[in-house]
Amino acid sequence: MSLQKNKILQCYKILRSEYWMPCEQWNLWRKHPKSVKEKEEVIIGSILTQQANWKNVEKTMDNLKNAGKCTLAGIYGLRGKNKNKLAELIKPSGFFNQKTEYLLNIADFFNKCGGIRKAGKYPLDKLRKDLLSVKGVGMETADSILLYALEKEIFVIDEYTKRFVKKNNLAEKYTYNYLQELFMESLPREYELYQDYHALIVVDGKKEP
DNA sequence: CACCAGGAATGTA
DNA sequence: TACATTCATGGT
Repeated sequence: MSLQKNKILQCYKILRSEYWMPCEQWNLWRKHPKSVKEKEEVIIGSILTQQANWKNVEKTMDNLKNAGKCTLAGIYGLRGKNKNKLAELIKPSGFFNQKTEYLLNIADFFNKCGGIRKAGKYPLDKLRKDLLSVKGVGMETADSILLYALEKEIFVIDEYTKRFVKKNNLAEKYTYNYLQELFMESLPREYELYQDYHALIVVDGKKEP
């Protein structure tokens, strides 16, 4: 088992040397530390990227910024009768009706927490559980928010990660929780490292099948 | 006109 | 608990 852990760390080093340049478009997500505004943008982005390609997500982010609504408070202000306006703004990233609800759910959630700063002070396991109870937030989105926005030490598992693990023969099981534990036990508990590794896996995964 | 895109929710064994 | 199926849209 410790053999596989070493491989996981080795694979990171290889990726990092292979992609020594900062990966474009992951600049904001991998940036640290982030301002509150930037963190909120990442939270919003984590919902918008669900089943959407990044180009279209960027169009949506631009729409929101130009409208001055690329903040949780901005989103929250578009609840109720203004919902259709939010839907219109996020249209380029697809599934806009569904994502409108999801964004409002998230905005409402952090609102009830008293903002992302206070939310960040919750015990990590409780915060994760609470996030997962928000409709529209599954494990991947919850962990993306925790890792990239709230800068918590938690590894994100997605399809790219699973493919990466298979391709490099890093495990036999490919369930979310198993892989998450495996990565976290194999690496130093540093959110910067987790961010960088996951971003590299995605960048690498997009290059070839 | 298919098929993809940086999932989630729901159903089933 | 762990897979399998369904859902929901713009872009290419």
